[in-house]
Amino acid sequence: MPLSPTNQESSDVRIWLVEDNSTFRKTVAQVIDRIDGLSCERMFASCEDALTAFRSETPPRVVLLDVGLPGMSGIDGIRAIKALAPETQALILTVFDDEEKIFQAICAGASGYLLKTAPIEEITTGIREVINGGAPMNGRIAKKVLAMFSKIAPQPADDYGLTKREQKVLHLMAEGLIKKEIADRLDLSFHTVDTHLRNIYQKLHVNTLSGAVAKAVREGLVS
Amino acid sequence: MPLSPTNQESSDVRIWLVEDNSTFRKTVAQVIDRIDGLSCERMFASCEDALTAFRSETPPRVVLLDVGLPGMSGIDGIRAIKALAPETQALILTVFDDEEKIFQAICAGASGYLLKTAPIEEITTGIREVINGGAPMNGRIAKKVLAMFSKIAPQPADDYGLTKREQKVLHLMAEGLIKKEIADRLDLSFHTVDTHLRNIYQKLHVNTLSGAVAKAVREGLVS
DNA sequence: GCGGAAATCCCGTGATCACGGGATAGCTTT
DNA sequence: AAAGCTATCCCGTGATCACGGGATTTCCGC
Repeated sequence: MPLSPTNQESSDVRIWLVEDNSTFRKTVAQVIDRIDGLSCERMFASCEDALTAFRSETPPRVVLLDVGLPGMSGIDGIRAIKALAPETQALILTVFDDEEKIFQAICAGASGYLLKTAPIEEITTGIREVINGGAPMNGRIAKKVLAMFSKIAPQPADDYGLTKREQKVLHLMAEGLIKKEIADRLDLSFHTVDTHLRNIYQKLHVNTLSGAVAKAVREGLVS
Repeated sequence: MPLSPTNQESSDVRIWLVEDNSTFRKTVAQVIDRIDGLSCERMFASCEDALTAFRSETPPRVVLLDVGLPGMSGIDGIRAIKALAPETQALILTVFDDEEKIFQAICAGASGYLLKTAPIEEITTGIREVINGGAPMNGRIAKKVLAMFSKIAPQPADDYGLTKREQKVLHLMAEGLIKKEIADRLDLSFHTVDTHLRNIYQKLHVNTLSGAVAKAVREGLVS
């Protein structure tokens, strides 16, 4: 396919903005437009309006979203936008800095999280960062992200001294196989599997299959 | 306890540095010292040396750690340092940018992740950031952190249309109780529990208790 | 090379499970 | 009011499990 330079009216990076407060919206747009190489092409007061544009026009490189919007929230907005235009980088721009919002935004696919309370330059440098493949975050936000991360991280994962064979048996148990099926799968006798399972019970301090499987899955002893 | 101004030879923020490459170590130290308000007080070529100091001296506000150190790795170093001095902020300073290293560092308690390949100013601004409660990260690193985050995030959690009672039964099953115990606990007949369990099997498309429990725990259907 | 742990196999019994059937009562939805 | 879902209860049977016992081989460390 040949390049079509006629289509390139401007080499500016196209930015869209979704923000219900008209004053703030205009301010941000002005700041963006003043930056060389950036153009705040479109503005919306709601996610619904923005999504309509996403469906009919060429998606921008970056979209800035407020979280506290009337109607569809910015979080759900990101999800919808990412579904329509996966290449578009979504940047959260909000006053909320609670873990829940941050968490949801990231999981929805946000490429960064900026605070309205921060100096306005943080927005422009943030946009530059995200264009360069980064993930701009306010310092406090970044700190919280790291904290959340280490909190939900897998525990040291005590393996209870399970042997390789026992781990394999436990793994297949967690797949829902019954002893006989496991025996067949591992080319063993039923009795062997039975013995392994007994040793597993002893090591995990449980006395039912369901208990062992639950413990195994919960503590990541099985993939 | 009275303040002891005699102890305050300098109001500079004390920084320690752990880096085995002597050239790079000296360069970083110089850059830090040149910054107003920062003082690279001590340098170490290994975590072991650093830990000795951590045990006998007043811990610094910030410690910069290489990852690829001889002997104890920077990752394990962070863990050890955090155990000795939880208040000390640990900053990773390395050439590695693979997800595994980043993941481990964060889980070990790192307050930031800087790349040696980045401009040297990023180190000094990073130190400032971490002192101000932030979590400095190289852009690419931050991007990877967000990506990892949304990857390990809990799925939408399809509840398979389980009724309240079925959920309760499933939950107790995941605790390792047997049918009769569940019946007693919920003040039901064994037969009722049995029926519920059958319906659960049908809804989860499994035919063993272990399979149901594994699915439940894996997909977060039970706490 | 000897002891111990791991892995393998076997028997038997009573408990538990899976699942076929069937039933009643209450509550919502239509 | 009939239909549908949920929750509850019951019976019986064959499969499966839990666990008591005992056994052999292989391999690793001391």
